[in-house]
Amino acid sequence: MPDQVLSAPETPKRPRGRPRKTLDERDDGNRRHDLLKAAAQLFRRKGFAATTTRDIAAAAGMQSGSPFYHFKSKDALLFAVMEEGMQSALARQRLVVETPAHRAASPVEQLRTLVRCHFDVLLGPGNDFVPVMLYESRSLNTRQRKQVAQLIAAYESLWMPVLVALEKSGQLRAPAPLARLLILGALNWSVQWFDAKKGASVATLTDTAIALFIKES
Amino acid sequence: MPDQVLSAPETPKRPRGRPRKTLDERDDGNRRHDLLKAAAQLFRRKGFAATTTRDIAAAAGMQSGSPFYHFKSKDALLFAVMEEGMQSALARQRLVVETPAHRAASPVEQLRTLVRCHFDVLLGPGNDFVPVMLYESRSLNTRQRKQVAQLIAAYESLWMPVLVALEKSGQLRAPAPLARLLILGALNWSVQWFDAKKGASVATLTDTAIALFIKES
DNA sequence: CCTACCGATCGGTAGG
DNA sequence: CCTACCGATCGGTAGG
Repeated sequence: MPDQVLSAPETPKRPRGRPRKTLDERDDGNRRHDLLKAAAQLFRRKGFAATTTRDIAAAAGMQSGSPFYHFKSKDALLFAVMEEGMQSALARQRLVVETPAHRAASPVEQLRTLVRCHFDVLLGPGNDFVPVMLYESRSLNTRQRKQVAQLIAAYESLWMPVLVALEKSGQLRAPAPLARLLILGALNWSVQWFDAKKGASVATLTDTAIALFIKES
Repeated sequence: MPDQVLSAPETPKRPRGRPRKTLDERDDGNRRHDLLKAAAQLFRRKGFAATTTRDIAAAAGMQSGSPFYHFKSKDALLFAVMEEGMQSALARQRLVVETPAHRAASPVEQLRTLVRCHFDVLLGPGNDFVPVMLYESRSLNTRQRKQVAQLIAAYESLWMPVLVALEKSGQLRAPAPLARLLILGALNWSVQWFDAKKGASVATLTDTAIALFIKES
């Protein structure tokens, strides 16, 4: 679950039973994160413009004005969702790429790992953050869009060396830059149709995608 | 331009110069279609929920209440945009598929034709209708969604025989149903990044996609 | 974080 | 198709 890689640390052990809110336990960070999670879920299901800040407040168990104690504006909430989504996706990707086994693997297996990681980021349980980024970016202002674009560039940059290697070996029959757009498009679209409860698993989805895109050497 | 295949017929010849609105010339169909075009463009750029009926009215040169003379509600306008988009896409697809040359072609060439046709529908100048359908369906109610789903099913049904043939011949290395989802996803995503003014043309885009997905026999 | 509230905007309508 | 308008909702804020 990539959105836990960087999520706020669990509050430390405390006595069992109903948690009582003492002053030193209040932990605003958790309430803020509750808002983020509620916002991500609603933005994904209904879209940014169709979601009201009242919806989000209610989903987080707050009153209508309270989200603005944590976020300056509805826009800022959207941006925070996307930033958290991309930061955790990046962290997950780095975790997987920096392993010795991955560095030693063939380009095909490296691509398989990237594809699998991407599917996990998109389709894992509770992973609404990145889908929101994929489908609601037009609601950002110019400055926010630029920042998100940087995170996306960092995320996608790890794909290019692998694709270039595959193009050179003849296993990828398309120019790497265009191949990247087409392949990531095929994966990103899975958000629209994937159903965890039926059909293929993420594992077979990954293998199918590799079989479709890659020629044996 | 697929959205002209089924568009309202041009008004017949009339005297040169500034068209005067006489009674028998009023042609409500054209005003209605102006609204549809304006709505499609705005829904695509800003999304359905972020577009106001006043925006649409202004873009069509009307007053704020006038769209409701042509459409019962904002929802009905969205649905009409999607329906027109899919009807014209279907018409274009049929036109291309029913040609004798296409029937005689190899499965690879048949797929190339379908891909090319799909790119044209998505990326052709002024073709905002189908992108709106792809990215705004969640704003439809259940009944509308079902109707749109039927049009999509009709559109996609022409792909399956071709993909099945390619799978059997070993040129497609993935089960046809999953391959269809991945391939159409790759194409549909092009709406997000394609820029007619720079980069690849639709023709090279088509050839690249085929090279990526299909193994030589 | 809640209460109470404001100004602006929005979808939609009556009547012509 | 325009004019004039209404009721509801929404993002956001002051003050505690």
